[in-house]
Parts: sequence; structure tokens; C-alpha cells
Amino acid sequence: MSLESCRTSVFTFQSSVHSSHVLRCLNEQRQKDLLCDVTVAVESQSFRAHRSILASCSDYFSARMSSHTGQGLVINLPEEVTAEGFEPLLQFAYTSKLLFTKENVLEIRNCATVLGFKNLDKACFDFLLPKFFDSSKNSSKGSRKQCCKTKCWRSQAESSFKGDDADEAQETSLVSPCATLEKKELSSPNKIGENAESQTETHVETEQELETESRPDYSLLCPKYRKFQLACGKGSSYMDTCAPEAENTNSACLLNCLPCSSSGDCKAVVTSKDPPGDDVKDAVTPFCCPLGKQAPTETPLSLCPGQASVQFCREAAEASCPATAPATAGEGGESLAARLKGKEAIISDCCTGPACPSPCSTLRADQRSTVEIEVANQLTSWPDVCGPRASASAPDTTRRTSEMHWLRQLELGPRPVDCPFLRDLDAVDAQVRGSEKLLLSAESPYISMLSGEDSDSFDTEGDSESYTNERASEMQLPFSVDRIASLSRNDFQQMLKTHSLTREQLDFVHDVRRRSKNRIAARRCRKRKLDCIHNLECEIERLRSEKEKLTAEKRQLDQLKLKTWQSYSGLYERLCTEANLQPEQVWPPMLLSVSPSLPPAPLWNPLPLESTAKPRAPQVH
DNA sequence: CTGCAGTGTCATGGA
DNA sequence: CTTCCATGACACTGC
Repeated sequence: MSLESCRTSVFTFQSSVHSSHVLRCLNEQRQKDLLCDVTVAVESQSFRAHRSILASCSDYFSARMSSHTGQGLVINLPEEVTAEGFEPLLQFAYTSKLLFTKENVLEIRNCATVLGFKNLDKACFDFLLPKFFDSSKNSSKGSRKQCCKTKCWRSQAESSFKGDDADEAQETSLVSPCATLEKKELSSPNKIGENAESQTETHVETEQELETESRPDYSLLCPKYRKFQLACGKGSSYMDTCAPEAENTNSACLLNCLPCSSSGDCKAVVTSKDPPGDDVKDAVTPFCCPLGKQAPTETPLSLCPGQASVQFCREAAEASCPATAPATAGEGGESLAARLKGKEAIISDCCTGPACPSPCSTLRADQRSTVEIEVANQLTSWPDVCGPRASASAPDTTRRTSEMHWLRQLELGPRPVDCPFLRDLDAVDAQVRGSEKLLLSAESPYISMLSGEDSDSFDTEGDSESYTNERASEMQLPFSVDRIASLSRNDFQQMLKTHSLTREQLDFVHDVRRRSKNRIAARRCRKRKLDCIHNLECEIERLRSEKEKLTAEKRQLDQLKLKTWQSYSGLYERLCTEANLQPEQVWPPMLLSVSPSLPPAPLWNPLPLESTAKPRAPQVH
């Protein structure tokens, strides 16, 4: 680029971490009551906050505070809003994460509705509520909720890592009168309709649409994805499931896209509410599990939007804000309520940075709170989510990870970014690893794991990533492997500067980045090649049909020409006969010299025309 | 066992 | 010079 163009060009630097850093700092200010300019009174409690944050997240606050400019504003929330429901929302406003339990999710939803909290209904409640409460009542119903491989997971409850704990947790949680009440209320669809608001109804409609809507078969678009098509059960495709529900069921859609395993050895987790005698055949529905071959995606903890968020994790890591090193995953034993009280024990936040060395790997299943386990159980037992078990056996886990990797290769993006649940995929993997396998290892908590445990069981794709992740864990990298490849060049170099890495680590990171980039490039290249082949085939077909068309046209013209010659021959004969003329008289040489292109005598073969450049006099019979 | 398709990786060259 | 990207070639795996 010339100097001149440099002067006239406009460049934009966009930081990928700035917004989260700002939000994080605001949250810290809130916790320290710094620069807070509004007090929100809910029931008997009061919360300090920033007007701008509340106003930007809530229509209610926006309306209430727009007319106030002075300091010391106190806003009393209406009676419908409870502290139990408001506090998670406040947390959400500052962290983008909504911590919830089955007990308070309805409360939160109601508060969100009253306060006009944005970005929650569609992305969260519409999806969560029916999942939370429907999955418990009739998981074998034919509605799409049934993962095709639900049966596979079913019998694993006892053997799962959290099996006993989870069931116990579930029972424990259900002892709560509130939970029991809610469960009762919501165990009936009608009751849902009565108690819940319109979102739930909307969701039901959406789910019905999911069943009935015809979807384009994206799997046919490119032969490259034949394997994918096959994995989709030869009938439906990944996109079949995901494509249509663009808006209302965005989250659900994306979760539905999560692959589930077809391996027979994977089992379903039986929640305490699952009817023991569910007909597993009903569960074998291709709808929600187009990726029949796919192994389940580990979801439990981080499926909760208030939990692990790789995005946040990474950005937080980059923001390098060690001062507020959050609770480690090892504190997972504390209750969710305790977390809400200010201890930011979000699992992923253990990835705050190198200054926060507490590893996620210290998270143990038996250290999780009962609420946490229950939420995990709930989320993982959603049939349509095909949520795999945190307790999945090693082969399951390896299948899942490798096949999730395979899913990502479909150039649908590294992960569906719009799904707040799926976004945490990596973190989940990391947690699973941390909780299952790497408790004793020194694995870095920052490693976003796709890998499973037994590299021998990986397929081709997963194998490399498995190895990479294992190496990454050995290297104790302060950021995830995914991040290495996904960052732009500038961000990547910035990240390297931020973290002081050893020579070995640097080499490894560059190697990983190079291979990741090359892997993606190879995919692109192959796809282009296939597209090119496809285009050439289409071109061949087109030319072939054009040739046939021209051949038919030529045949017609030849026939027309023959007829013309026959007609001409008849006229010529008549002329010679009636006038009693010699052929030379009818076809004078002078004329021949003037018009050498005149057709030959009709009695000769008029074809081909080229051979008639010098016409000869016709013979007279 | 063989062939094929799909994939990751490396080497290389161009931008 | 470094980095990125495209692509051919090779090895490997699963079917």
C-alpha cells in the first residue's frame, strides 16, 4: 500500500476483550459500591447498581430512571419482583450470565418479564422452562424431545459419576417445598400455560413447528458432507434440525444440533422423575439427533448460562484481572445461593488468567452442590439436547469430543455463537475432563478441552486435537487451544505478549496455530475442489444437452434441405420435359460462373452442401 | 484384504 | 523476514 493510500485509509481496531473487560470492571465497582448511583429496593433488600447498566438491560429501569438525574436515586420495585428473582438478573446485567436453579427459574423469569429484561426470554426461558419441567414428565413422548439415542444413555445412571449424587441431589432438591410446588404446577402442560406467561406458550408452538416444518436438505448441498449426511441418518440432516428455528428457538435449535451418540454403549441418565419404563423406541427419533453418529456433547454444568462461559473465560483471561481472582472450581461444593451472594464461583472463571492458577481440574463431582448437580442433571437429561453424561464412559467421552470436533468442521463456525449454552461447550469439556480424569493431573484449567481421555479411541480428527490438547495441558498454557487458532493475528500476538511464555510454549503455540490454520485451509481447499468438480460436472451436463439440441436441429435442417432438393428436382424435370430443353440450356455455364454456390442438380445427392461448391448440370432421364 | 472417501499434516510457493 | 493462504502429496482411519 502506498503512503498516500495509508494517509487516506481509515483503519479500525476492534478489541475482542474490551466489552467484557468494561463489564467486568463495572461489576467490580458494583460489588465495592463504587460509582453506583442507584439503589434498588426489592422486598426487604436493597441492591446498589449503576443506572446506565440497569437502564440498558431493562425497559423498566430505563423508563424509571430516564427522568431522574440526581444522585441517590432509590427505586422500589413492584411487589411482583422478588429479591430471589431480581438478584440473578442483576448479576446477569453485569456478567451476561444468569445463574438459576429449577427453584428460582420461574421467579427469575417473572421478574425479567416485569422488569423488561432484554435478551432473556427468547434465548433462555423459552428454551429452559419447558426443558426443565417437561423433561420430567414424559420423556418418551414422540415429540422431538426424544433424542434418538436416549435409550443409550438411559441405563447409565447408576454407573455415572454423578449417578448417585445426582439422584440424591435431585431428590434433595425436590424436598424443597418450593421446588415441589413448582414441579407440581409445571408437571402439567395446562398448568404451565396457566402459570407461565406467553413465552412458554410461544415455545410450545415453536416446538410443534419444529416437528412439522419442512426443512431444506442442506446435506445434499455438497457431496463433501456425505459422511455427515450418512451420520444424519440418511434422512435428516444437521441443518434440518437447526435451520428453521432461527429466532424463537434459537437456543433450543442450537442445542438440538448437539450431536448425540449412536453408540450402543452410551446410556441415558435417568433422572429421578423419568418413568422407568419408558419405551426406548419412542426415543429413537431422528429429529433431534440428526447426527446419529455423533457422540453426545458434554453439557452439564456449563449448559447453565450462569456457569462456564468460555467466551468470558477467555476474555477475562486476556483482561488479566487477577485482583479479583474468583473462586476456583474446587469451590464447586458451595451452594449456588452462596455464589449468588457474591462469590463468583463460576467455574469458568477459574480461567481468569495466569494469576489465578486454581485449576478447574480440582472440581470434583462429589464436590458439586446438590443444586448444581441437579441443574446439570436436568440439563443433561434433556433428551433433545442429547446431553451426554458427565459420567459418560471413556469411549463415550472420546467419541463425543472427537465428533464434536467433527461437527465443527462443517464450517458452521467453531460453535454456534448465538446459543448461550452451546457457547460453553469448551468449558464443559474442560470441566468434564477436570472432574473426571484430570483430577490428579496438573492440567491447566485454561485449556479448552475437546479431547477425551483415551487417545486410542479417537477417530482421525479427534486424535489430533486430543494430542494437541494433551500437549497443551502438559504445557500449562494460560489460554485455550481453541483461542490460539481463532484469534486474529494481532490479537494472537497481543495475547502472546500478555502472557510470558517459555520458548517451548511459544513453539507449541505457533505450531498449534499453524496446524489449525492449515487444517481449516485444507478443508476450504477441498471444499473448493469439490465445488469446482461439481461445477465442471454441471458444465459438462449443460454442454452435453446443448450438443444434443444442436444435433437435433441439424437433423431437422437436413430433412428440410432434402425436401427442398426433392422439390427442386421435380421442378427441374418438369421444366426440361415441358420445354424440351437440354440441361445445358436450363443450367447455362455462364450462370455457373456467376453463381458457383448454386446448388447442384437435384438428382444428385444434395448432401453435403460443402461438396456442391461447383454445381454440375443435372442429368435428365 | 482391498479400494475408496475423508481427514490431518507437511512442504512449498505465492501474496 | 514473517505470516497467511492455497494446494499437492502423503499417511492414516473407517467403512
